[in-house]
Amino acid sequence: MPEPEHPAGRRPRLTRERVLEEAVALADEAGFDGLSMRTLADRLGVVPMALYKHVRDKEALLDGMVETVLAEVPPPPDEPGAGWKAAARTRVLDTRRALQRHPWAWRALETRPAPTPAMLDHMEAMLRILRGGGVSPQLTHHAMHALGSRIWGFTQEVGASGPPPTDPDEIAAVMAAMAARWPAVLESAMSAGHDPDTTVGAGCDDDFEFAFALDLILDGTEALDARGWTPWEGVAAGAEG
Amino acid sequence: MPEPEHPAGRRPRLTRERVLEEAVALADEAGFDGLSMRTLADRLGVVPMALYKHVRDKEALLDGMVETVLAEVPPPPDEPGAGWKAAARTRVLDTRRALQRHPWAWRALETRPAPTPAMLDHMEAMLRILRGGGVSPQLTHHAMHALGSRIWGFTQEVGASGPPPTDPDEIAAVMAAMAARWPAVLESAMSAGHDPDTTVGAGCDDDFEFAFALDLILDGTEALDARGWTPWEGVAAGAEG
DNA sequence: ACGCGAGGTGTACGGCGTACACCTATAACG
DNA sequence: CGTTATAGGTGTACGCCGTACACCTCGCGT
Repeated sequence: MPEPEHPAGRRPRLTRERVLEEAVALADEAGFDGLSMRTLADRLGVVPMALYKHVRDKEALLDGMVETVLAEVPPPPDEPGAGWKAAARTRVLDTRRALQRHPWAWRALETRPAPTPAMLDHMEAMLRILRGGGVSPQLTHHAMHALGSRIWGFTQEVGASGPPPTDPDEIAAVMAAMAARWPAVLESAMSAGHDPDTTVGAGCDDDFEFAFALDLILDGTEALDARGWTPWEGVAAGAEG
Repeated sequence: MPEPEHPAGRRPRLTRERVLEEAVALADEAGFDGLSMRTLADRLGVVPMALYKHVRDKEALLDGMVETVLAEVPPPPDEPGAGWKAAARTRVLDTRRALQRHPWAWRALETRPAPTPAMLDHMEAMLRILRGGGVSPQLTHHAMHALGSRIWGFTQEVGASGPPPTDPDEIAAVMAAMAARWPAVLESAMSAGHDPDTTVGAGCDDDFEFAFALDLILDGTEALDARGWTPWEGVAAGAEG
């Protein structure tokens, strides 16, 4: 029965778009490590090797997935409104929001051995914000490096665990161990500072920390720009003069 | 031939220390992906399963390797010399030097799901530098976040490729493509700025960029500290006032 | 002298990415 | 309308990976 538009629909032909779409969905649900050529093929009702007709290999699949996610970032407005700093800030936070919808994305991004076209587009847009705002090429270059992974909207906290222990006894034990050997770590964990009535320890607001660091860099860059900083002043010229 | 004390010496008994030592050496030579339980066992002249008598699993092996590398970082002096900023700077750069000797280490660090004791020790030392210098608990907390992976001595450049193409034709082709679609990226690549007579494009000094970003954060934190900043001022209070 | 336990071995399983040969349904064309 | 080329899906297989589990074999304390 050659019924191409069967009610349930003859399984639609695979396309690169469908593959990427389902790969993103699968990674969203199963995490970065839950995504394999085999699980993806299963999800598409197809044999693993079928995927290779649409992506060269898994690396290319990841490239495409990054492309897909980056396409979700709203483009910067043509008209820079309130200066480059605000525009850059908005763009970074926009990117962060897109990446936060796909928690696996930073691992994909970090393992790209070379910038993909979508990544270059993304960088290009950010560079134009700075250069268009009159920041010198040199300072722009260094600022991009300083922003580093923040440009991409993520900061992987080294050693950030999953959910903290919920068992009160266990919490107490951990706290005791900390107090003995790592008192400063313990104090710092209790010193989120924003939102005073937050639950102790767990109350660290990632968005605040991200914005704080971002503003430190943007404000610092702005200050250097305002003073006409040049690299020849030496490395630590930031706030010394 | 049961020659127990063969001239070359009976293969010494495996110890956790020997396992970790050789694991580090292997990763140094073969890279992070070249390290597997099997290749490591080969190197030790032993069957893969023998390793499991000394490390619980591969995750624990990586924990131990991180421990080993972090032990190479010189401890901070008890006497803070020239203020917390200089001390923090020195410690970060010391850490960076240790990590640079083991290029695989950032991947191991980044994939630790929870901080290991050695990592907590490391953080503790840095926190004490700030707190000992009189920085408030809140600002210390945020500064630690802002320093982020820089505390650990690395900043993985997203999309940083290996060696750039050496074939002149290929270079020309890449440059042409960039000029057409990513002119700002191209300009930025040519604008390293430090060391004017560097080869175009390839002359970006990672150490300079690292130090630049580090100083941006440390100087910014210092300025906030000097003015008695508190989180209630709001996120972007950095340089607005 | 003996036995016991720490430490090294062998085999095996299930997962991964993917090379390669094969089949099949479609669409272009004489 | 029949033929045929081909894009796209299939099946099998290989060589890696981490590691569970049963086993053996020393060397040491008794």
